[in-house]
Amino acid sequence: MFSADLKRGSIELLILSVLRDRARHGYEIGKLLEELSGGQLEFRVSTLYSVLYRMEKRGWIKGRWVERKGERRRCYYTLTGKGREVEVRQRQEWKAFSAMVNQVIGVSHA
Amino acid sequence: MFSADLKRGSIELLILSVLRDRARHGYEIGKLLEELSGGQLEFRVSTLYSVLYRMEKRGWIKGRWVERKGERRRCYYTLTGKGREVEVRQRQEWKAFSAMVNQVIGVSHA
DNA sequence: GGGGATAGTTCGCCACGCGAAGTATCGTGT
DNA sequence: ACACGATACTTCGCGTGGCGAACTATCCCC
Repeated sequence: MFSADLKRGSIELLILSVLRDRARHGYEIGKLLEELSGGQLEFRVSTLYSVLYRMEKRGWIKGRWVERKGERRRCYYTLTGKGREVEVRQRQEWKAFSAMVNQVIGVSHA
Repeated sequence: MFSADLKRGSIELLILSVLRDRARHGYEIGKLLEELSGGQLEFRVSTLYSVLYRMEKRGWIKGRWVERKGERRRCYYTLTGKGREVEVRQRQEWKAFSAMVNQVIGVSHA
């Protein structure tokens, strides 16, 4: 398990990333992230949903309720145009940031 | 400038890293991090000092006041044994975390 | 029909980066 | 002599946001 502070900086980007290819509902996003990380990454449902609400409020994603017989009700989220822009920007920021941190913690500062 | 949420997860590790080689005072740490990151990384003084106080309270670092004529008073921090352990652990966690994020955001999830 | 997985909601706590304002000392320019 | 900027540190309060806890509800399997 990673620290909350570490996860804080990238949960939005992680969600935006798994929504790039297709619509997914909240529970699915949580399970998928856990699976993609080999079980290393777990988010509480309260965390996950509050992030999704926030992102929808900001216009990055759009939720659509789907109710079918024989299935539980689910809210499927898709990226908006703005969401795609944010995904690109946050991905670039992440790359630059992680490279910078690796640089700073990797070298000797004598 | 990187987002506060992004920085939140690694400021402790960054500080521990620049203290690996020798003792440094707060102001110096701030300037050094800014310099090492090519100006990309800036922390407010209030942020920096509150992190230092927290880390000292946890026993990761130890501050020592130095007052010399012709110089301002400075508090030089050095890593404790525990601090060295934390530095190693956080560095490993960071490596695993950043690799995981790069993995998740880099692949297609179709 | 009981239990576990699925699916989502709401509430309040608390850690922490940050902005703002303050104190104080030193070097430099004019 | 004085102003000004850089240096060096302190304190306070705000807002953000992940998390724990508790809840509702449906579906499948034994």
